[in-house]
Amino acid sequence: MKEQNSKVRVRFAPSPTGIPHIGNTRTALFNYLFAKANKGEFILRIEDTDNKRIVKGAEEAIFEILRWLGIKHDGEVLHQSEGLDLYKKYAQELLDKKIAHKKEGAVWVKIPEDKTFEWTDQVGQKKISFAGKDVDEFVILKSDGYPTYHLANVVDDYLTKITHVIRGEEWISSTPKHLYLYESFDWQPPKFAHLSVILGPDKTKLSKRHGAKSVLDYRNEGYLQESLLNFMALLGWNPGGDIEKMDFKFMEEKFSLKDVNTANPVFDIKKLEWLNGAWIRTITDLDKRLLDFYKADKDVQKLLKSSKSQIFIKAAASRMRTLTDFKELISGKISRAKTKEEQALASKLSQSLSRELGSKNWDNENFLAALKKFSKIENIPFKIIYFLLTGKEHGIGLLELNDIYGKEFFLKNLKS
RNA sequence: GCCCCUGUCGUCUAGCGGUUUAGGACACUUGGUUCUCAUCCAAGAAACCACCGGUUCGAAUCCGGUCAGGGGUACCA
Repeated sequence: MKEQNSKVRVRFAPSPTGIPHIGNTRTALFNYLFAKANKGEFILRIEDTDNKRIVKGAEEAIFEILRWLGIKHDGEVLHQSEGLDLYKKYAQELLDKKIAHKKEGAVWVKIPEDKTFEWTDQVGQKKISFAGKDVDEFVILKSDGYPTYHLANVVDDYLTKITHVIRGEEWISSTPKHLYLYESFDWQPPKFAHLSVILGPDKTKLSKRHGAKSVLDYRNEGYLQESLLNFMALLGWNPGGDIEKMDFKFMEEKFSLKDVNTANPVFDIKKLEWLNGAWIRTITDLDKRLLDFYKADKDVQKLLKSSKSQIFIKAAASRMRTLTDFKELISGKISRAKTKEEQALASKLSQSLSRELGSKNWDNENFLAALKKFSKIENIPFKIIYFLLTGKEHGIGLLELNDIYGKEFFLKNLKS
């Protein structure tokens, strides 16, 4: 309600135990957007307190995802593994206060049974409360000297003056533990906002089973930053009204936790595909995106750098849902062989074209006129003519192909 | 089992006690534009607002219960 006096500071605190999937990345996005919308700061903290589960390369992947999406953090990246003494100090403080106790080499905390912890969650503006008796005894400092999430998180959030903790719903039941720690240290707790979890088509938590991919995977499949950002934002947030397609800037201005939904959304790849197609048709530097996307593909590179590239790109844009579609669209490869009947028709077309265009320029106007004439006289639908000329059932327009390849391309296809 | 959260078209959602015969988008169907396909445009189908009860002159909107789904229940985060 009244956090005007302190500058908003939020953090994204992933653990490097795997590559973040869409759900985790969306948590980063919401934190970032909240910071932007409130002119606050967004901190990145790596929670590497579980040695056994750290995955090599995960941290780099986290950086790469944020970098690629344009989610920039303020200040240095923090690593919890660098503050071990600090956590021990605070664990000792709790030990001294008789709030914590040692057991089997670890430091534990048990919330008094008669206590109740309540907070107003910023998502949904609802009160959530837990009775102390329902919260299990928990470890704050492991026997290997590393803190658990509960201790490290609370200490770091306090020390870095985090005002709002925006994290996944899976943390709701840990929140009373955190609240108890804040109380025991005599610290003012931040506000909490718990985001819904993203569900797979079978309505269970999005996971490896559904092929829960990371933003990096989608990038490799030809999705744009714009559409991924747009799509993730839409999964649980809506600025109100009928707006669907929105850019980063708009989100940064309009984001509010009040407009974040409480229910768990289902991930619908169809909508992402549509959004991606829409964004492909919107961006003005499609050529650069393609050049970057196909940087390892010699053939496509050559084509993109040719003088005809703009015609290609323009013709392909409305037919692409992902950047990967481009290669298929521009490929001169036929999709299937012609049948006997089709071969006969093709040679007929070939003769007709040479008769019609023999003395004329093979330009678009004459070419199209000749095709229309053939279609009318022979009563052949254009669908068939397209196939005869290109070897494909559908694709880039004949006139664009004529601009790019010229008549030899069609004559060759008619013969084969 | 226990604790917590959630429940509007297949999906994402608008809706915040009356202006709702519940709106938009994706997907789907049909028609138009068109050199195929796509784009674009138009139209259509699709939600007894999970269910039951209560409050109220009036409820998708407030309350209770039921059911269903999700999350948690580790010396993981």
